[in-house]
Amino acid sequence: MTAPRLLDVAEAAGVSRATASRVLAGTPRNVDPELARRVEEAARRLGYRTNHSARALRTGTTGTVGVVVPTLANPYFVQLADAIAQQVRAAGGQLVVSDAANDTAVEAEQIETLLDGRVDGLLVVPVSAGASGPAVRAAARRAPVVLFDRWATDSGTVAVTLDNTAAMRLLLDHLEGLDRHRIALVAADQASSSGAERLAAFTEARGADATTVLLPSFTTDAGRTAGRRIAEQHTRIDAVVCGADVLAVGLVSTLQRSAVSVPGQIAVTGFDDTEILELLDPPITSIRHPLAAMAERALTLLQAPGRERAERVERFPPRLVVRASTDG
Amino acid sequence: MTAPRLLDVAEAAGVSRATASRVLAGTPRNVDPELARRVEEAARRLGYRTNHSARALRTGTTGTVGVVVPTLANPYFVQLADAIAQQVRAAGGQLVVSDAANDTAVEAEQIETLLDGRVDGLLVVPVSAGASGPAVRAAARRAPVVLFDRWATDSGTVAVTLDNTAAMRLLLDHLEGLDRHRIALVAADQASSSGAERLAAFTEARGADATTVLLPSFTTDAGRTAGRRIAEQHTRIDAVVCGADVLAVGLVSTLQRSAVSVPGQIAVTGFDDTEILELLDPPITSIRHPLAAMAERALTLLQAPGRERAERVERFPPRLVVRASTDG
DNA sequence: GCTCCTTGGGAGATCGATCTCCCACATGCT
DNA sequence: AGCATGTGGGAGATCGATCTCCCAAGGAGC
Repeated sequence: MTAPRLLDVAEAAGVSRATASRVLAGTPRNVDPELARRVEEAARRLGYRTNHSARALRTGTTGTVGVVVPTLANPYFVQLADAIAQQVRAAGGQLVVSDAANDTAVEAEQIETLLDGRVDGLLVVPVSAGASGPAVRAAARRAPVVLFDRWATDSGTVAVTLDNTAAMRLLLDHLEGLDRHRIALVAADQASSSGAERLAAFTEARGADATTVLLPSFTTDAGRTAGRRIAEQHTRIDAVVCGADVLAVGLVSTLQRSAVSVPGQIAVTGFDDTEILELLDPPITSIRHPLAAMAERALTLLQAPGRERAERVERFPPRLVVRASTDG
Repeated sequence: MTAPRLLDVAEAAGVSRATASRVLAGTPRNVDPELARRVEEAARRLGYRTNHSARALRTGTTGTVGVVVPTLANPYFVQLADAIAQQVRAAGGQLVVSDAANDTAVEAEQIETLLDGRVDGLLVVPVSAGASGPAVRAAARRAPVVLFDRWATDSGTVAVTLDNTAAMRLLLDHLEGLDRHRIALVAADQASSSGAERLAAFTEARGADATTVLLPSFTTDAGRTAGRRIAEQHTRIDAVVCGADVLAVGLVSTLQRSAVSVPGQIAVTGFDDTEILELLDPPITSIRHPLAAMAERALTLLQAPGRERAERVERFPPRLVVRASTDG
């Protein structure tokens, strides 16, 4: 009743363990087709499954990649993790996801746990641009690490991110093309590199005195707070760019309750193109990240020699997805 | 530069590998305190981390638990996975989450992958009560498996679930206490055991001719469709029980757009108490699952001897969380 | 003072797959 | 014919931690 081992397969097929391994692991395949057939047949018949612990011990690789995200409460990060999982699985690996609870201390702990555990490499979406660096730097001494979607200063590590500046430009150009010129920004979490970049790009384009509502966190509730503030001054504003979809959702629902029409009086855009945009009428214009391409690139870097992961930021082009919230 | 091994620690501490292992792994701890101190000191100084592949190979256990959920697009399952992760981590383990894309074929594949890979045990939230059984049964021959939140017929395996009948009773009693008697059900996914149980409990309590809107899937979009249908006949209805929060969210937003007031004209309840309930005004009354207790129980069963996992359903008590959508 | 236990600790075997030699045989060339 | 070259395949070492003996030293009991 005990699980069959490679040895059992080899004996059943009348070959040595080495040959059985060559066939089943697919290493330099110089094996007589007839023997290969016999090995495969025996493996199937016995229901053989390779013991990953043994393989990992011998080869020193586990086929597992870890990713630490700021929080799974934001559906964007669920989507992001899912995109990575697709790529990892396509390559025959497995993904382990950890939640940092938006806290750099928890983040550092999760990183350590994953490294202790059994990952070949680690992707990190750092909680904070300023404070996540050291933990990442320490991790990178133990295993390949690539930052994803956000960067962190002093991390010593490459980051694969969205070009947030270009994204902001896309949104502003789109709104201005619709003849909306009194544009406000609703943003949160300037601790993250993406939040900071989006804010900076907005200020750069619209001037420092443009209306800006900064919130403590990327949540729908924060979006609601912003909605109340915007509603108060809605006659001076005809468009709102939100730094995240979750903000836009709360904002739109509050505006509508305050009898401010979207997009009639105020056009609204989100950021990240998560599925929750479908929650409300009207659907919300947003920015889509090329997550599949970003994930592919990040995984490539993870397997590349260390010097290719030198600290820098690689930016991927955003795509504007126009919906009724700006187009009505 | 190569990572220190147990042997290195043992030599640095002047003891044998066996003793070092006894100290660091915490096995039958009959070790001289002085030696133990030296081992721990050496381990710290060298930055020793135990090689989990080697341990797994020797002991035959990985300390990893897997969970397969129907879809991560529904935030309820994200919360559920998170609750399990908490418990697993508290026990010093790691959780691997897989998404079955609401498809029993994908589900079967994910189960196999997880088992091949490196899990000691598996929790499954089966996609379908009728069709997920065989894959679960097959899995249970290879490793301990416990169903979670839903059951599946012919799975041969214990399920740790919510008492959906009691939950439905809580909701109906609550609504009737508020003098709402013309209650409709909006539900989806009768393929899942939870969906089927909720529908059955509703029909049992309200009679077969009560208004029931059945939808093809548990999504917000489906909720919107339901909203349109309910709005058409809103004079004959004064309350709607939704079989899932995501449905309630779509429903409420559509009712409001149709100028049907919630809860003024129609009270609405959700199911699962996910955080998206905060998305809309008013916040929505819902049913909270005791996820922590359920997760703890499921993990206990996973480690128990096989006979304790005989096919049956264990039901946990729901809690009614009253919010403004039924209380305005 | 002697035997019998108890208890701490070490030597070596072990988990299962892969990898490194190295051998045997066949093929091609002078 | 004799030698170099190439190719398939096996024996045994190896990855690192744990577990199973078994031995030695110290204490208890007579």
